[in-house]
Amino acid sequence: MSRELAKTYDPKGLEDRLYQKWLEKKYFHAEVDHSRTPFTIVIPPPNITGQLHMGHALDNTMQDILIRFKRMQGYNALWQPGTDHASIATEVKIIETMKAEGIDKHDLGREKFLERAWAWKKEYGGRIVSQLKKLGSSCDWDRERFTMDEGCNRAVTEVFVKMHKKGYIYKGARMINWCPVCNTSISDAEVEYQEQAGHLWHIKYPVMNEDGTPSTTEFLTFATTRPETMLGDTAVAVHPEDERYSHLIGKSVMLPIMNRVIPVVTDTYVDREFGTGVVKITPAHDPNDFEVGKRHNLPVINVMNDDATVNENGGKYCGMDRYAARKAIVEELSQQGLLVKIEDYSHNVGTHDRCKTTVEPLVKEQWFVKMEELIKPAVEAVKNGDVELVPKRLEKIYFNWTDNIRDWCISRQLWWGHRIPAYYCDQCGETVVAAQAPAVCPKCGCAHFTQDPDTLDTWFSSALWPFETLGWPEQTEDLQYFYPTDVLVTGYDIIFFWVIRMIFSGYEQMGEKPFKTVLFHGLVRDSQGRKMSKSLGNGIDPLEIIDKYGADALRLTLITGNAPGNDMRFYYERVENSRNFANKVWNASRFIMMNMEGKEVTEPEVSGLQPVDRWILSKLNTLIKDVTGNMESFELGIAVQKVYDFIWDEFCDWYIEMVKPRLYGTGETEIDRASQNAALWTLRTVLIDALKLLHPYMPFITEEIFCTLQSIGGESSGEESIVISRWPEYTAERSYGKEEKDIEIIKEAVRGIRNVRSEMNVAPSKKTAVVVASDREDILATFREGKLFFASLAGANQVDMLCRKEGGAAREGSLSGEEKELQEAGIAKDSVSVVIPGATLYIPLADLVDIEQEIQRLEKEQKRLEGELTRVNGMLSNERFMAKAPEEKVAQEREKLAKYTQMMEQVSQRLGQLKEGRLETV
RNA sequence: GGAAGCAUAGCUCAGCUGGGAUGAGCGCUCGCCUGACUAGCGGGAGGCCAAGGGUUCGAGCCCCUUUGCUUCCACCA
Repeated sequence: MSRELAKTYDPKGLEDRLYQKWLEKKYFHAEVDHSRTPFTIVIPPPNITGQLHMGHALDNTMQDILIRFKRMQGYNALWQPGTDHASIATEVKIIETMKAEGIDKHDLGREKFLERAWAWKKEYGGRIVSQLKKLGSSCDWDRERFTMDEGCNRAVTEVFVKMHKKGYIYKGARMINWCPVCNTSISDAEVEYQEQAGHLWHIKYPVMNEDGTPSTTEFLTFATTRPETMLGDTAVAVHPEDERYSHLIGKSVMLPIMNRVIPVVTDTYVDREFGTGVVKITPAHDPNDFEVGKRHNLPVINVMNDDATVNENGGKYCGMDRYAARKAIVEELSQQGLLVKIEDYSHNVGTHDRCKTTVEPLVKEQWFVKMEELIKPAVEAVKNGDVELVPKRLEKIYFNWTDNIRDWCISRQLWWGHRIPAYYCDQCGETVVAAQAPAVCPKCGCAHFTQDPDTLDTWFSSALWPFETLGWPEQTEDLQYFYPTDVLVTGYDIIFFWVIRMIFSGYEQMGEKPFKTVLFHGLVRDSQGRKMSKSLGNGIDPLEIIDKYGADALRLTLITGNAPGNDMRFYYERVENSRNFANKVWNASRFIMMNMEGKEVTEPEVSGLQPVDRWILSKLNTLIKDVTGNMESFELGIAVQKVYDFIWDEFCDWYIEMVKPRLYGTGETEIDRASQNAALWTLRTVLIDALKLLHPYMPFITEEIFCTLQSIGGESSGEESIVISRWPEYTAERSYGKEEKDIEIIKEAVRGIRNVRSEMNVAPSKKTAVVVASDREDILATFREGKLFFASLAGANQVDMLCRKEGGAAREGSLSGEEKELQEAGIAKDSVSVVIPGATLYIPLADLVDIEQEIQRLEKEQKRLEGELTRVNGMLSNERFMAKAPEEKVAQEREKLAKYTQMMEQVSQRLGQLKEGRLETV
């Protein structure tokens, strides 16, 4: 079946059609196969509430590039997909929609609420998946998982029970971060500190007299940013060596409003330099105060309800919101004359990263993961390179967190999530942690239990993702074969939430790292460098971009012009450029196929290839080597940039143009036909390999062209899809150094000619021609000497080619129509012939360059060469350099020296001639 | 208070372990509808690589200092 490409590139329809085909053919499906090496990536599971945003697009593009690359290289490539239940994010969303209907979560009840949640999951969980497909993600969808599916539930329970048994999970009353809006505890990682303008209230408490009455003259003054917490004060602290207060040690002060007598304690935690050197201690509402309280056995008085209103411990302020209470308390203190002053003060306030509410530090009973032991292998792994972070500098951030690790609060007062497998005896209160509710209480024999109402932090299950998705806790074949995974691709913003937790979980549960490399990317920002956010309304919807420009264009845009781990800005202009590139590829392919139509293209002997053919093949060969190398070291942007340059610049702008005359030839003679065949074969060969190199980045367009190409021009490679085609390999035989150099000289010459022509503003006339010498060496010498700079190339971009014999007589049968025309037009007699096998330039002798200009140019060149020679000579005559530089390098430099010396001679000679007024014409 | 990153063409950014800045895209400018492509072709202008020191035969790249911007971490009331 021979198909034709549409006249213009239009990604619409095409992309969906091809993706459908890939799914049907099961190209993305991976099975255990011990004859092949696995390559595994697990997807960072997107939230079921999520809509595809630019961050996802970037993240998944990178993964897809890697997995497609490895698949083509012959690895058994598995990209394991799935979604995350995202407990708090989802629960908040559902509550919002319920609110719109006037329904309250607690009125509905847990069971009904969960029903709604599952319905939500069913409705929206698939949305993000279909969006990932739009992007071209080659995930093995047959293996799609969900963090709350049966297998993951089992994994979570298993881990919880196991770690509890080991003492790594415990329940305890500790200082936690409480979100009064979401009504749940949150972990340290979820607290975001924000600089906020506030006040520093200077307050004084009366010192107690010996007789038990508060003094009216002696006070202890201190400053606080949160006066309302005074309701829970249980001490006042000073530094033990602070002489200003040494006489008060052991005494007490009267807590106003509450009329409670509290002690003055000493603690080195107090900074003598700050404020008055006195701190009020509220163990229940400040992490530091909590620690101080523990050291001094102070009572912990919680004065706050879960919704951040004052509770019954707050006396008359009971029921008041924390901020209202603050105002009222300041007012009352002021009336009592205990308010010294109010200062403006800017300080960091902890907020909940999801709802931005100011978190309330509270002492509560929660479940925790003890981190001290667990974190050790995770630290060691990164230190010894077992797990590699790319870019490396992120290790610092990693270690900063691990070095200061604190126990992980994992219980959440939410309903949507994995319920904690802890059961409390209704009778004696005994706690049993087990996969299932026990039949009878081991302590009192009671048969009635109540399960802990709390659920687990959503990251608890995500931490198990790399192995739970492969079947753990079962010892499946998949697990043994695909684990540990190879690369994890993610943003640096979730290094604490996820990456670290996966690493220690992998070592703890599997005894093995979860992945070998973590490839980080940055944030996608808007064109002004701002974070894309809903509130700013500056988000760019990737789906809109895909709709307008195609997924290929979006992918290319996201992957180029950016170094690993750096943030990037998103510009529409860059997407347009990517789309234009796609169009370029499309049209070049169309051109090639047009010329191949109806012809049997056969592989020529190497000798049948012309120098330009060998040149582009050699260039391609180098490209294959470079691109493969870059991709293997995760330099994705650099790799594709090289492919881009090769296709657009070398292949389209040079090779195709150089080869056109051969294609347009009549094909009357054997020589012409052979030449044409060689050109066509080269065109097709280079195109196919270039498409393959491009495929991981632009899967759709490359597949479409690849498949069409298979049906045209005779022999096909037998590969049915580029998705599963073989990645091109570098072969030493296809490296043609000589041709590369020769063609570069010709290119340089042509550029020079165009340059001159443009500067002289020569009227375009594509029929003008000049030929300068008679054989290959001669013409190359001519180019090297720069003689061609004395003429300009008429015609536009084409570098036309003819073959001529020495003395200007055309080789039999090789005169093209154009050349005949030239002769007839009498142009040839004003020209000199050049033969470059495969290339002839037409240069009108009439267009001579200004000699002064040429002298200037040469002088500049001379100066440049002088500089070069100094540099190279400096290196080669340097003992230290010669001692430690690799041989290859030295050889390279020697070569340069020879080249520059030769060039220098020529330039000097030429310059001398010009200055003497010789050689104005060729 | 710690730590990291950035500072290269008008704009946004690449430049891998130190060895010629023919850097990329966009923009600007001049000329072209050349038988694939105006989503195109050809030419051009535009950079003392933030400042100052140092190491080196040689520094955009390594070291130190300074300035400006960004980000992360941290319990200073």
